Amino acid sequence: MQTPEPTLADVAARAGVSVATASRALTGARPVSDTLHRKVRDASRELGYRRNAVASALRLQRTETVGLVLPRYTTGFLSALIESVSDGLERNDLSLVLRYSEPDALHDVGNVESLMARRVDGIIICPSSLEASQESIEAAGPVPIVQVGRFVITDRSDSVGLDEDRATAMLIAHLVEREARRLLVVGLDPDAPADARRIRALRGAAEGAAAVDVAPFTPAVLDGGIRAAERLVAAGPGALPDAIICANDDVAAGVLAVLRMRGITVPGRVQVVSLLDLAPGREDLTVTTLRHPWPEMGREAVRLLLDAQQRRREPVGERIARRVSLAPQLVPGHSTREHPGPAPAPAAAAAAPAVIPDPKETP
Amino acid sequence: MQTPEPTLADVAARAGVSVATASRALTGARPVSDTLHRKVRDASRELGYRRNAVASALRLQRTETVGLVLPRYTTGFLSALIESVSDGLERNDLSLVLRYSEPDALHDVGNVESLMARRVDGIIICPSSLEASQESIEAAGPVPIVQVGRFVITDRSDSVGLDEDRATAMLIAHLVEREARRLLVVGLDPDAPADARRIRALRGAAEGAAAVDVAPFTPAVLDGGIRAAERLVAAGPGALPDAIICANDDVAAGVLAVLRMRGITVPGRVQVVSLLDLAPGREDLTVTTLRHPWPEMGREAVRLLLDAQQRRREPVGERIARRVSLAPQLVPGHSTREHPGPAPAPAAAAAAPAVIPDPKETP
DNA sequence: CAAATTCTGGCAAACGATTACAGCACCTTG
DNA sequence: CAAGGTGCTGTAATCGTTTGCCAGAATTTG
Repeated sequence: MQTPEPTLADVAARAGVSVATASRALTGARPVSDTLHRKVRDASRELGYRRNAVASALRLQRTETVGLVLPRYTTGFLSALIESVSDGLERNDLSLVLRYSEPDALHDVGNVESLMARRVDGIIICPSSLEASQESIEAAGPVPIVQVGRFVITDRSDSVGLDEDRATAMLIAHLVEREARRLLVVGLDPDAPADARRIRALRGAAEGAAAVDVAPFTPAVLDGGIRAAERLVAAGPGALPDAIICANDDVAAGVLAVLRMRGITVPGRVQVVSLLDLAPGREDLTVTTLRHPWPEMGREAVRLLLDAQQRRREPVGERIARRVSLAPQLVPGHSTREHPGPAPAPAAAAAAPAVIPDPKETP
Repeated sequence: MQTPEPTLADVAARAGVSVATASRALTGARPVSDTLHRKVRDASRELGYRRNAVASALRLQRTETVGLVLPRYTTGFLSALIESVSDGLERNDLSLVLRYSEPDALHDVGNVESLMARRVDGIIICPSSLEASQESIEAAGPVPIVQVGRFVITDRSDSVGLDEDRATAMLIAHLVEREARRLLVVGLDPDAPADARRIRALRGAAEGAAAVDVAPFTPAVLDGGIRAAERLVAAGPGALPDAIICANDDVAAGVLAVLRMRGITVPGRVQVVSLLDLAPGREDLTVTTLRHPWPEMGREAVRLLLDAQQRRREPVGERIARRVSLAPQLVPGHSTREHPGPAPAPAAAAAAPAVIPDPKETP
């Protein structure tokens, strides 16, 4: 059955009409008499005709396709974003073409260029870095592009990002409610602008209620967490903070493993939290973490993109970039105390009481 | 700068040649004199010309595009597959268009149909179910399609899957080496064919060395693990097995949470393993798990697909479906004992000895 | 009944790149 | 110098759809 794919001309011939009529009958671009309409539909079905999206795109100058560019090094925590973007696009009969960038600004630009060559109708990009952001947006030229994620510049294109202030505030509140006064940050690099900003935000949120120290920088991976924790433990019991704030779940896992090995109880002696949930889909309750609202971010990105396409006809000059900030969700795990208030007696820690103490209001 | 995208005709005009020559100079389809070659390249650069992939695809009857169809309900553990497929395709200058299927056979077929309308050059599909598998392969007609994942039928198309026998054997060996004799399976449904097969495989691997019981079925999610574990604990200490085999990491997380709450030590009293790693990228060392080789599976899928494209010219009749089976990797976590052999004295469990006992050879 | 209007369907020209074919210039060789 | 190559370049057809324009039919209106 190596039959060549049937074309509109075949359908028209079978229905005894011209290709023009066949096209109009199938697309409904113009009213067609009822009998012909039926004849064409039947012929189309009988031949198993599928409209050639390529030819259509060429003629219409519209591919019904949106490009999504993501940084590759992410260990999969962006898949929720992919799914929600894909979902939003599908609802609007748009296809998704996906591209990963190596962590390197040029590659980001190259991906945008290549999508442009495919004549996508729009682009959603999670830039690998700030420089990448700038250049890739320019590469998109006239087609709408929206940025989503961490490195976004707000004056060139619409963007969706995290509400970092709310994020840090939530985390600090959670810890302060649980009597943590000495906090230690692990896995953030004070010399990196984005990390520095986050550290400032943490200090700001802790103002007066807790002290925020920063551990000597170790990379934000499992092993970095292990190294930082071992250095900490080696410094003696006095050096232990009340809580450790880790850059992400991997770092937290490393820290937890070391503490466990050294017999330091969590969350009894030290509490541990993570700033970034690496595997949003997974519910393992291990570490208290900030879950980024990836599904919502994807939805918003698609919404902004479609909206931007709507207004392409409008006067160009007055277009103003829109920025959407979303708050993360704090997912409590076993690495912070179950209820606000002072630490329960060590023995009772395993089987926590069912009585819930009044939470301290600390806005 | 709302300039319309330059076309090949513009480039030709600027270089003072015909479009034919311009095309040949840029694609290198046929030799072009050196001076013209340079002139065309320069003109192309000056105008910022980007070849229109749509027009090219129409003419060449080849879109340089591959479709990837995935089941949506997966909580992100397929992202490693996406990345490796994307990587493999990029090396061959192919684009990836991604589609998610709702867990519903028709949707799978619809996605393949829609990819066909886009005239993709090939399809990689992770079918949602066995029925989906059958129909969607037929929908692909003459374009090469390869299946990857769990539900594959082997006689219609090339496929990449897990080596289930090796998988279960590795897991059982790991447990038996660690003195587990009474094993309990949680989260598998004996009435579902695929699960039943897996249970049989476990029993077969345990033959003589351990007994495999199956807990009353609870869904393979966090809450299912919690419910199963509570029922187990309620049955009294005598009912506890030596090891619990969970359907996936979420189930294991639920089981661990309950055991921890009830003061049952892991891995001291009970060991816990998972059959399916839900978040391959993440390294949290919590539960001993089988990690599916998603990156390798993606690579293999791409390889099979490209290879199938190569041989499309060959006689059709003799094409024979190929099946690639890959073994998973056993990732040890804190939920099974660190070293093979009998359980260490409870006090020594925290700081395990650096001496490694001879592993028991149990092939 | 004629004229004006509406409706339907077909012809043919796009969309932008590739390529079979033909043509022209130049070089080699008898 | 002529015949036959060889090597570039240009003309035009082609891929499959959509759609502006036109012609004829059908319907309404004066």
